Amino acid sequence: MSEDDQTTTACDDIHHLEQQRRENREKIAALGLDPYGLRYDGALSLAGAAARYDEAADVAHQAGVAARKQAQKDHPGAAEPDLPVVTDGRPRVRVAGRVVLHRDNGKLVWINLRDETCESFQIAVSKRECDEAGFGVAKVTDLGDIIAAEGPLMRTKAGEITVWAESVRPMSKCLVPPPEKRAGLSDVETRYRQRYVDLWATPESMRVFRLRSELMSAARRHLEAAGFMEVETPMLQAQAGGAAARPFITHMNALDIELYLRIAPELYLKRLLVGGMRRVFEVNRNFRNEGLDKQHNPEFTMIELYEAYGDMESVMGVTENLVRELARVAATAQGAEGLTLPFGELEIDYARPFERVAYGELFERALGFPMSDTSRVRARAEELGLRVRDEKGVELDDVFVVNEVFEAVAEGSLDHARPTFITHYPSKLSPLTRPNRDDPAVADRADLFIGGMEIAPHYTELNDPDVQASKFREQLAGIDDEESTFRNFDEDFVRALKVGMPPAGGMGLGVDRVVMLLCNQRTIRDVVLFPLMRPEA
RNA sequence: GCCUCCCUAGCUCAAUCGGUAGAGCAGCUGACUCUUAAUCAGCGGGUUGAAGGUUCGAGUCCUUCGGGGGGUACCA
Repeated sequence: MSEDDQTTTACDDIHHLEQQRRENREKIAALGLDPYGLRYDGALSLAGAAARYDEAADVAHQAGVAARKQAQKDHPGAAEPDLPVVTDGRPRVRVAGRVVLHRDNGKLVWINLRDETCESFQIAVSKRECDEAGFGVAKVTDLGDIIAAEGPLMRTKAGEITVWAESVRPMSKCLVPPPEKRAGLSDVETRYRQRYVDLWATPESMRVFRLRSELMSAARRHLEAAGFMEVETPMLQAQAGGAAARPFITHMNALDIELYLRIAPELYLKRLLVGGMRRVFEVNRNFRNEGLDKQHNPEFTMIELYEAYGDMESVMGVTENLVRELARVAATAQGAEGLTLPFGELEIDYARPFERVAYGELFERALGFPMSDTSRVRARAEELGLRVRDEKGVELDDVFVVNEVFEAVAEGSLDHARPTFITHYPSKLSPLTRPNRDDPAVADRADLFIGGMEIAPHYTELNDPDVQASKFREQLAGIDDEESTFRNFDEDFVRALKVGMPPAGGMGLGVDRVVMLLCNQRTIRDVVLFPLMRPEA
């Protein structure tokens, strides 16, 4: 088969709408311009351009034009020097963006551009005032093309701030027909798979990701101001520790070893405390080989932090301040009054001090009997159809049954509009957590819940190497299911603790979920730019 | 993993009991120098996610497969 044949065959497969756009691309080239554009210096954001509009200059210019027209009418055939001079003090700007509307009136073409700052910004391209090539470009521009324009800022009769183009330049051709101009892109699969289309075609989507970016930089600023240092620790780990989750496995060729994508940065961050870093945080991507739903993406972002010489309580304060600061940033960005932000049906109040309630207290309040009343707990669990025995049919320990009931009933009974720390978890539920000094049955752990979602667990960290070693051992001994395959005894971590880790508080904030809350998005996929999807067939 | 719903033109959606697949937007041709989802006149556009099956006849009913949504499970 010759090359020509291949080209022909390929073209036959091209959809007629794409073919049409390819022809329009040729028409741009025929004007002597590169459809894929050149560097374009000095282009303002569309919002920035609109802000430059000068009412007085525009009015003065219009008056000048009117006076000149009047003079031409009054003195037909008057020589040029005798006519009033029109002074044009209107600011001239350069703009660029994606074409979202195109109205061709013959010798005057109206085009609306969009960029990340502005949904729609109008330019007018007139055959009389625009350069010839620019007018030609405007005539063959398709929806979705990226173009740039330069000209004075004026306001139309209908009152819309507009660039009256003196030149138009092609920046890039869009060969793919864009979504419907009004209804937009509603197919969620396409929105996630082709985020590049979603971002320009769905202003709400752009808004969310711009806000997410602002929140991340605000979080860094806030933590740095609070004396925390940002660090980066390994994502490829020989042992996946710091959480109980199934890891992703990969292989390193050079060393011929199995490596795991990290499930948590915890054990490395604690090593840094041993080394002498006092307050550290990592904005960390974690990978957990588990199911996906509205609150879980297999890779997700956490802000994990540790404070030497602190404890669970001190870190709860750090978290509360951080979350409140992020709420403030989100409120400002969204023009909200105060610190109450909507999340679905809820109005979540971030201003008031976060609620605190003990696990047992919440249990009793929600169920009407104490969790120590194990017969009633078991009865209720059976009633609710909850898991009371393991896969082999062996009855679960009381505390796990209590927790089943707790998660089914008590967590849901929280006031979701009020950020709440649940404290005093039973030790047995958090086997790796340090038991409370005054009451060893209680773990030094506090979980922040907002909007019905678990947002951030807090711990007073274990720093006794012998206790840590025995907890590793317990974890390995007790279980022989699939999960335990990935649990391991981290010898080096115990060695680090033997060197001596100061007492510390630690916390891991689920960033994606916080962004969901603050951007009022109900699914994690709407706050992750490229959520994991099954590969296209 | 299990349950359930969805997949129709480039996009957003219709199609009654199983009876000739339609509309708006976008596109094409023409008109138009202050439009606003511009307007006006005309035109084209489909392997109904895929493959089987039932039927005289399938977008519609059945089976399998693919992709997606929701729920559920796993998830310190």
